[in-house]
Amino acid sequence: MKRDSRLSGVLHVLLHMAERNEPVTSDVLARAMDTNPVVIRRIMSGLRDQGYVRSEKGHGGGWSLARDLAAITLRDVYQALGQPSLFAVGNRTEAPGCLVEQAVNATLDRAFDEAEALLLSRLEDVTLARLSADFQRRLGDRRNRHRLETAHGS
Amino acid sequence: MKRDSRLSGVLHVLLHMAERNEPVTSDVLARAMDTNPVVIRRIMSGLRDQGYVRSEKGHGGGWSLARDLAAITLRDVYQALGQPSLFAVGNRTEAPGCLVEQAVNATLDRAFDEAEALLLSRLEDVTLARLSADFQRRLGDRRNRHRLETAHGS
DNA sequence: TTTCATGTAACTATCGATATTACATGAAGG
DNA sequence: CCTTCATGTAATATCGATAGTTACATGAAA
Repeated sequence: MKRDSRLSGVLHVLLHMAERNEPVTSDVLARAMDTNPVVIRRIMSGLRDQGYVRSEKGHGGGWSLARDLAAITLRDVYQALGQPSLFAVGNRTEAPGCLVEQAVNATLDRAFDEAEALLLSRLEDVTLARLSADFQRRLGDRRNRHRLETAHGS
Repeated sequence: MKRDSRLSGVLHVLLHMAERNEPVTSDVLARAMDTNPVVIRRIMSGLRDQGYVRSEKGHGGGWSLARDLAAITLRDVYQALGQPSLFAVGNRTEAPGCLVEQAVNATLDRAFDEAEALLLSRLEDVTLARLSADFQRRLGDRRNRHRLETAHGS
């Protein structure tokens, strides 16, 4: 089953937006996410409605962050996307008449509910600021590796 | 995103098979799961290969359980289905060159891995025997409710 | 040797999600 | 103003994954 990559993609573009100080157009973001500008607008509209980003029309327009990175958790972003269903596996029918199926559903539902609660709490623990810091650390690591390799090479 | 209901469906038919003492044909199972006999055979083939069920050809043939209900966990069934991916949400790309995306993926992967581990351990805790007992309890409940209602009505 | 059932390959249909097109709205530049 | 650039959004097209179907082979029982 194909996975919904909007969460991953949106986090990606949000962090890229944070690196810039000016609005970024849907066109630029679309290229970064390898998709269509209209798709970007559709996805970002939820974030705008929740007040996480701003959009401006006309010259110099585009998307920009409306809040501090530390004030946005991954769970916020997930919710702003409309809380797409997290699981690729589910019950055949809701509210079946068959008692066998009711028993099956009850057990599966409990297991999935627990997993969902854990997942959401993990997403809540992480802010965009932390993701950004993680990115900066990786950037430093790469630079160090590069310096060492260059020193070896010379 | 549409959910894969094979796990739910297979558990359903396995419990129905347990209620009978004779082989059940793919045709009958297909009607119970509201699908096609060929689909049943496809799905059950994994369970057969793992030794959980048997299939016989010819007159009086069909599917029957090869093990005790207490010896089959929901995780066993999940694995026999080929461990379909549990989550409907995932990373846009694996092994991206972009460091921003690497940071995003690393964080999401950790959260999803934890949730998956929890979910699998819950599935491992439940045997088909326990599901069957749950079903029997529901059957008793329904009978009791029905008796009470009948008494009220007369 | 006929009937019934599974095994499996190949093909088709369906359906949801993404991509695209088209046009409206509105802001900034000249 | 009016042209350009950008978003907003509805309508439509395209694509891919999965279930469903058809067809035929295998093999067991009557």
